[in-house]
Amino acid sequence: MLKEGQKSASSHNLSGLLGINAWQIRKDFSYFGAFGTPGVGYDIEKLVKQVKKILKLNEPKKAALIGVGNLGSAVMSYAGFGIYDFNIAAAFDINPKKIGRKISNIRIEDVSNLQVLKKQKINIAIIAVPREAAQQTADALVKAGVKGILNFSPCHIKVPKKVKVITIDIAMDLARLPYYMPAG
Amino acid sequence: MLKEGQKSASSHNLSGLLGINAWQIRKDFSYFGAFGTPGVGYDIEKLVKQVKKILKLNEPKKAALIGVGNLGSAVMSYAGFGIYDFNIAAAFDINPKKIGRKISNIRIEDVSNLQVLKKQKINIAIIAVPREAAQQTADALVKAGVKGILNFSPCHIKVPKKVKVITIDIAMDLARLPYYMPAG
DNA sequence: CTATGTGAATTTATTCACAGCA
DNA sequence: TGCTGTGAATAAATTCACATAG
Repeated sequence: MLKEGQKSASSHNLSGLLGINAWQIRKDFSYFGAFGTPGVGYDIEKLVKQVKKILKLNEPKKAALIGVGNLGSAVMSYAGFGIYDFNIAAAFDINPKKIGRKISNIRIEDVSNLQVLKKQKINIAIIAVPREAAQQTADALVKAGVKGILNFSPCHIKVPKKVKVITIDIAMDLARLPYYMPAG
Repeated sequence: MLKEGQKSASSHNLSGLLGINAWQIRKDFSYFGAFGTPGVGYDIEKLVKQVKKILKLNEPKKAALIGVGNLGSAVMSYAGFGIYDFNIAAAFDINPKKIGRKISNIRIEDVSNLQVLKKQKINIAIIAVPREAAQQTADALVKAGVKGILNFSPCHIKVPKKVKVITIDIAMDLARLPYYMPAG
């Protein structure tokens, strides 16, 4: 809406766009203060700024990718991170044939060098390694000072409480569909 | 655990493995009946069978992929669907250069031919097209009789109530991390 | 003795309904 | 008149605690 030059949006506008009830949107916003103007709606520019601040997205962030296989490569060239000011600034793999190659202008490093993340002040990582290697990769990331992990491996990963993991299990999400579908 | 030849598991075993409280696991199972043996735990083979039945995963399923770009190609060659007896049996794209090519032994078809899904009795689809094309792709899928959609486009998709959509927004999931991370 | 299954208690989330502001 | 913000009401999910079965 910002890009389309729109100035304000009501909770009902947002509702239609997001598939969330209008009262839910208002209630959620209200927990963080009052951003809107009664009778008008929400000033879009202001709203974006507020929400980014709440979600701690108010400054550019760098992330590292571990595992440059099919999925990792796709993630690397995915264009959608920019909207949240994210940038994949480092890539790692265990395969000697891949190390040294470039992908999206980033040199693929040896996964045993994860410690460089500390120097580069990258504290967010994306795990796109096989399931068997996921836990040990996470352990190494934690050692390297990473505080947030997006995990594409189909398994639960154990980390210290200070570290946040969000797991995306593609196959499981696909497998959730039949439950909601009519028999046949 | 089944593959490792284990026979039974307690809710505490599962808890450690899944990162879910033991009582939550027991309560969740109990909503669908009693599968366990007090003093012993759950018979793994039986449990898997029961859960697959509940989730309607007790027979092999075919899915179609729409959009064979970076992400689509990665999804196509992703090995993880087999565990749920899923098989990607058709692929579509809008790019004439891609149509006719093969990927994972599947011929890429023209997206304007989505109607063939009806004949092939495929009622689950994966959307991996750019955001701008997502809604129209979903509309075409619904027309072709699809009842379940896994949507990788970063947008909410409107479909009739009878159709289930699960959206995976990779960038949004990455962007959720900073909120939970310590300041710095 | 161990581990399930489940009522009851507690906590959390959603929905309603409307006062009040532009 | 239109839309926000929010207390109150309702609904849902989680957690506890323990009777009960192997």
